Amino acid sequence: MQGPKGTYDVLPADQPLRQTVLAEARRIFITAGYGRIATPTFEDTALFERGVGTSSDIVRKEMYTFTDKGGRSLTLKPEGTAPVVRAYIQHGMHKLPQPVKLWYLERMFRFERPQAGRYREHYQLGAEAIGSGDPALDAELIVMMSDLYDSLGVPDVELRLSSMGDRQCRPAYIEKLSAYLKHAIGGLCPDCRERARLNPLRVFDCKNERCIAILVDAPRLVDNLCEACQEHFDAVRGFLDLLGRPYRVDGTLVRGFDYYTRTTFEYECDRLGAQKGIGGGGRYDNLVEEIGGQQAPAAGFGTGLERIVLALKSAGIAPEPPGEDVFFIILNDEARPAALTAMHALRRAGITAGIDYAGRRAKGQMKQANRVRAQFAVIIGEEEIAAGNATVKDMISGEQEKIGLEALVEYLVDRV
RNA sequence: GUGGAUGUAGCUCAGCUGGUAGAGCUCCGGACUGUGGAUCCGGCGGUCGUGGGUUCAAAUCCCAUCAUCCACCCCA
Repeated sequence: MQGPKGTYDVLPADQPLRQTVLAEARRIFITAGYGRIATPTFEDTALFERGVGTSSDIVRKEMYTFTDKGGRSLTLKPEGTAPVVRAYIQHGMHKLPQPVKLWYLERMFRFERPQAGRYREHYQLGAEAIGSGDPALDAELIVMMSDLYDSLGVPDVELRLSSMGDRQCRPAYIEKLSAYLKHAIGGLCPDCRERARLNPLRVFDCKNERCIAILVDAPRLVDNLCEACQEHFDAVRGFLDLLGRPYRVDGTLVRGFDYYTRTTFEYECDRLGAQKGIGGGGRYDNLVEEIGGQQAPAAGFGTGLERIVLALKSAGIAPEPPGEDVFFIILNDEARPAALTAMHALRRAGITAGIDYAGRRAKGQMKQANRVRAQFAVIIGEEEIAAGNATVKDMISGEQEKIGLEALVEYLVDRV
């Protein structure tokens, strides 16, 4: 037996790195005033069809959709934003002081072929700020991400920034791009011809050199923004400059969801194999309305836990797992009651303590104490029982001294 | 969904042109009758992914299948 394709187990040895990432993320979300939200693992399929958009690949071919016994069509969530927006609407959060700032750590599900840094079930850390169109909010989200990567030491991270325009300027631009593509269609790869028809912006994702060459001269959305979008974009850039966060304006940046408007951004890291994206997001000023709420501008981001972990591993970052404070070594059966009593008393006092359950000899028990990286080994044998004490060995210096059994817990609590 | 690579002990892998399996690490033990991290020695541990086929004989050759990894589409 093995786990389903594209899933993985998080083993104890994997925890120190993961916990480091989660603790940093939590700290950054909290200091920025974001409150945690948890949404269901599955939602009505219609939520994603309306939110993410039926033209997106995620909705077209990557959703885990099933029918429950009540005949409802449900879907394991493939992304985090639509569920958060649904919760915002459902709980009347538009009546709270705006913007409402939320963060989450959730499992996401997408039916894709697994690959380096890509799973069918993965974890995303994300934040959404709903109810404000202020460009400084876009900058806040972008800065939170860079703070996270910086504080963790994620190597070689680069920020790409663009704007998707809005209902005002995007349609006109798409027409302009389509005209250009129609003109150049003969030189494009089959994939791009398909893209030109379905979702012209996607041609900028193509890795084919001939396509890239043709697209060098294609019109870019960032160069065709309406006045309001241009102003917003300039303001976001101004804030990033003010805060000293480097970025590269990249008119070829296209994100996978249909709901983005104005600002979009993506952090890339070279250490992840072919999947360079480590996190991304943007503004989605129409989504709340599209899902059925009152119009409310909003922005957010998501970042992949597995990809952060992969990048950190590539940089050799490996936090030490916590060791035990005390390990008991008993040399005969008579010593067990005293050792067990002391061990449980220590645990109640908050000290990490362990004992052998594998019937090892004295030497094996010492090895075990060493393996769990115990600070102290407490040895109890015939001599100690007779004298009513225990031998406490400092595992680093190797020094040992006898301590009366009744004073043992206090002695260790003081020293650990 | 498409393409490529790989599947031998818990882990990392060796096993040439077919003769029914080996190393290192880990684990347990011994050298050191009650004391760890070094060294040496020993032991535990495998239906060689699975199912067929060829052959006197298959981990090795052939076919199928499953799984893993990498890449594409797309995405965190």
